[in-house]
Amino acid sequence: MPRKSLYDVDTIMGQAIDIFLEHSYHGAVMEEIIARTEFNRRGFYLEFGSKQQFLYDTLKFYHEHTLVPIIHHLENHHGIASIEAFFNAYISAMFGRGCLLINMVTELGHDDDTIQSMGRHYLDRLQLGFIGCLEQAQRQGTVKTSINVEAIALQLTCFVQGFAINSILAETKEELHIATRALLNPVLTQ
Amino acid sequence: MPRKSLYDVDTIMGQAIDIFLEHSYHGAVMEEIIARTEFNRRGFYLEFGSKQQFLYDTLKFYHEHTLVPIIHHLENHHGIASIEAFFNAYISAMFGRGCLLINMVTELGHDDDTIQSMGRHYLDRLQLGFIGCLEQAQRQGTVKTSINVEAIALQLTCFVQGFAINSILAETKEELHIATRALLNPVLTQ
DNA sequence: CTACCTTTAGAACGTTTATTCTTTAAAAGA
DNA sequence: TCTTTTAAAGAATAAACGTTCTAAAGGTAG
Repeated sequence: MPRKSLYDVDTIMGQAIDIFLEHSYHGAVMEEIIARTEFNRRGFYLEFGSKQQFLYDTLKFYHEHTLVPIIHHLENHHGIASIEAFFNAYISAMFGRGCLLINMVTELGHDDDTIQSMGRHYLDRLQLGFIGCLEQAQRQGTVKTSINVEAIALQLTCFVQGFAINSILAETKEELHIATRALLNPVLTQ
Repeated sequence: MPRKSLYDVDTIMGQAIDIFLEHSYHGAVMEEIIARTEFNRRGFYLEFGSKQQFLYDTLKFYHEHTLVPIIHHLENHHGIASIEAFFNAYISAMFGRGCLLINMVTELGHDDDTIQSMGRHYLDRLQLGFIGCLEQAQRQGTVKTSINVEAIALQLTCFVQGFAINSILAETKEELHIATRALLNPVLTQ
């Protein structure tokens, strides 16, 4: 029996997220990826085959372990409370770092169909999540029945991407929370 | 007297914007920059010294010739009409392309202080522009006096960045306009 | 303890990249 | 027209990069 490998893929994915967030895809060189993860070069290519495939797998991991749990707040069917919980979780996860998926869309989106389609699916899922919450909130009477649910959902989806950018540049978390409150107030009943 | 150079720097800056938008900074290689601009290699390095300096100059040009004219709408002091004009101009300029400054912030912002500070100044200027318009609109009676101007301005600033991202992924311009209308409606009187 | 197989570490390789250098030719003044 | 000066084109260079290869070490089963 051979020896077992020392590295843990999930741990490495987490480290990879940090590296790609800090330096972008092209700015993250193999030398640093090897140095900062528990990887050895051969293990890396045995496991992933290429840097590009490694990015895809990292993005998949990021989607499942970071974005999906945050989106799940929207799929709890608790109306406005779900939306508020979503934004709180989102701001905590993104502050000072930004969103890896959005960063890869801006860096590689024009050239890479795989990433473009990951970005589109993510936006669609957000949009549907917001629609579900808003309709639920209308039934609960916490949101005006007069609003155009799809338009507000579109607006919220857009807003989330703005947060991803501002998270990189904002000085404090507070300004992000203030913007969220300003966003939700007008749709609430009284 | 020597011959004169055939290239026009402003034309080249415009071409550079396209290239950096399509392929990001690291993805745009000198080979393509030389091929798609009217440059020759020697002229490039005589004029700019390095690819990095070329990016800085391109960003400065982009800021002055693309972003500032759009922001100027906010500095016309026509209240809500200025904000609407701003968003229309912004959507037209960004649709299908995204914003070069925002892209460079996501790609290089963590490593490059020059770009980070360009991004911060841009956000500050947007924020101030929105505040001015909203206060003007309140005086004109087109916006409720009850709103928190700074919070709404923060929200609008955030929204603009979301547009920059969605412009890369959105299928149609229309959804961006819909989101804008949903955004402005609640602050208007009646 | 030994033999085997795999991981590890890092040297090596071939590309690609930004930058510099060289050659050719064009424009302008004498 | 001839000389001078500099632009244009692209070959050359050196560094950086992604990927592959090599040798040594380490764990496991017999």
